[in-house]
Amino acid sequence: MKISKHTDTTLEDAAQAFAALGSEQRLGVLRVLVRAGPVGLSIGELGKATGITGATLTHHVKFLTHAGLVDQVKKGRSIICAAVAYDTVDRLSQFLLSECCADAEADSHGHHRKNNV
Amino acid sequence: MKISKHTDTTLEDAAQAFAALGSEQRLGVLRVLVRAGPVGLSIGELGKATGITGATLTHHVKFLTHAGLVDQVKKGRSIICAAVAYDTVDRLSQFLLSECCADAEADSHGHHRKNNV
DNA sequence: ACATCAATTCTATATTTCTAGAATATTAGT
DNA sequence: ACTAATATTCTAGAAATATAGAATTGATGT
Repeated sequence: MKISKHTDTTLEDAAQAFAALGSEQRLGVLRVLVRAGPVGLSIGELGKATGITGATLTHHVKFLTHAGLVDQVKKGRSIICAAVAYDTVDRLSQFLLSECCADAEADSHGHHRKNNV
Repeated sequence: MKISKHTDTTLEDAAQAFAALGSEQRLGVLRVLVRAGPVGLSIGELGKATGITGATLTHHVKFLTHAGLVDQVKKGRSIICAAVAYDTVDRLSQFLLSECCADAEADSHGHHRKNNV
């Protein structure tokens, strides 16, 4: 049963998302947000938790938001950020692993698991 | 059974691994290897499959190998590459998501799943 | 209206990564 | 030993990303 169709994650999108995770600073930011859960944190609180300053933090959060890993909602004069990484990471794993061994029909044993993350 | 010892994934390692995935070229390379399965492909075959040339391909494969996503074994005058991304990706998801909502004890409903990728 | 707070955009510099040509191993065949 | 095949290191210019100071926008309170 083939599931994914044209709504598929493109290589470009997936690479962009992985790249967003591929920085210690951003990964730290995202982990703080994951810990915070759906309630989220403002940019300011995020700054205190991570030690990253204004323009730099904006830059990194934008990167994460573009990659679909973080959601931002305006609330008063703050902006609340929340991780939406849960499903996205599943999707990315899927993108990378779902076609595991598709080209290796010949051998009879010793494969890795198929269509299973 | 291979179990990771005291070597818990560090932020640095995780970021490095995600960064390795965060390039269209490398993600393409890795996907070809994932499709090929445990049998693997030589650098040359990988080059034909991806259209990336000598020094550049070496560079990218090295990146992936360092990140623990690819294994290399010398065989004759070729080098056989195989994806070991399966467990690594699990480990990375875990690193990112396992502490989901740990800081959000206050609210009673509406969280995302916990300790589950 | 004014002052303040929160975050962004503008701008510029520093650093890292990408790409690829050329030279250098290393292995295999004759 | 010589040649071809496979892949790597060396090297360097191009491109992208990181960092941060200063000016700017937008919202809130007095």
